Amino acid sequence: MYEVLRTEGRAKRARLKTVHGLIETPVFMNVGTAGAIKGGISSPELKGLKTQVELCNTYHLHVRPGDEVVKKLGGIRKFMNWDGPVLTDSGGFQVFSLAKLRKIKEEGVTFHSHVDGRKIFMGPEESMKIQSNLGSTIAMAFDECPNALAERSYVEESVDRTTRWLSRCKTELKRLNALPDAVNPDQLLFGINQGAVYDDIRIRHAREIAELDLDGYAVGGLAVGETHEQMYHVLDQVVPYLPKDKPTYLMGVGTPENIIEGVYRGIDFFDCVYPSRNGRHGHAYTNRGHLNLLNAKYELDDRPIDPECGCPVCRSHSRAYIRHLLKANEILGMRLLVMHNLYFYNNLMEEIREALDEGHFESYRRMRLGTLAENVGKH
RNA sequence: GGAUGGGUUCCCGAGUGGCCAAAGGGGACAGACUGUAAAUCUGCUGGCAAUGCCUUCGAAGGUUCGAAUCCUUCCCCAUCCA
Repeated sequence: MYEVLRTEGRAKRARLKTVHGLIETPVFMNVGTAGAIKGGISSPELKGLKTQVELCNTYHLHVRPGDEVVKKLGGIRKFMNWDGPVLTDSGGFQVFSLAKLRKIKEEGVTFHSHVDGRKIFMGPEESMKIQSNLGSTIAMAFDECPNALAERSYVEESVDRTTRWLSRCKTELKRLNALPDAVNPDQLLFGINQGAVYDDIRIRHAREIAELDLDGYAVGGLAVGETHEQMYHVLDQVVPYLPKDKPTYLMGVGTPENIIEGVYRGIDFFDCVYPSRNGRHGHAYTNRGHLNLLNAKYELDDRPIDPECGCPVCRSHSRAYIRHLLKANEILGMRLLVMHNLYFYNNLMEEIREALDEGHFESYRRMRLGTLAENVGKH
């Protein structure tokens, strides 16, 4: 299933064999929350952008169109026409981001749907049921993601509950996978480590969940208000306590720098809304930092977004043209920029894998952090 | 030629004696965004040596302690009548 091919320090070059295909890691999963990459990129188009895994969301697909609907249409992969692996997030993050619309209890969480306001109850069993109906390759445990700055006593309480929820997730998914009509009877389950920025809580939690022998382990609750230094510190502390023979996943992270630093600290899987959301908002990522194409200085700039980039967008269109499209509110502007950004992220991961394959990740890391710091957009 | 309604800061548009450098949109400019309630949100948009001063509400005069607001003349625009 999971095979580590090579290591350099804590950094790992590995692969995860799934029923939906091989995942070469380190990998960046492309976020398509509601079954689509925002910005208007279709599944077939992702093939040309070096995408390996798509990420979808349990809560959002449950609210609309409904996981039963997706199941009737053959599962999320068939629905989206994506034949590669899909990871579904559990809805746990929505417990955090929809804070004003929910109530947390031992059994689970009551949300008010952001779409129509109706009450939705979601606990570990409900989340597993939905993810089972979606038939993703990897299901995420239903957790609570406390604010990074939450008080210690609250974090302890929350983490303990997340552990109990995790056991329930494991039991329930095992049961669902065994049902004759399971969309994906081989659905994997990743657990999620929490503990905010409290090292001892993080480590204790990591040890507890490691005993459950899950298919993979995520570090959650980071990049939610703490500093980069705090985030890296947590990874330094907690990753050694996660099982070495299982993939690790740093949820929701992050910037290209964050990802390089994450790989350096032993992370295999990443995901982040940055390439798509920031792309929609005019930000283009390049090897020499990011630039805001909405800025007036690009009005007459006929260079590609990144002269060093080999993506379909950089081979065909100028900064000035894409800036114009964005200004004119043409969908194509967002589309092109999101495509470029996804390619950039996916390509960055490919470079990282190659560096690990060749045993020079450390020099690659230093070189790339250096070029990213050039910050072209500021000049 | 006559009647009526208008001309407001980049644009649209509110304001009919002091609380007006002038509401509200739009645009422009800039910033934010990390398991996506996000094609969203925030700031800013006359000048300056700036707890104040100067310039600005079609133009020029005038009334008033004080005018985008009142009066006179002129210029333009729209609609209608000849």
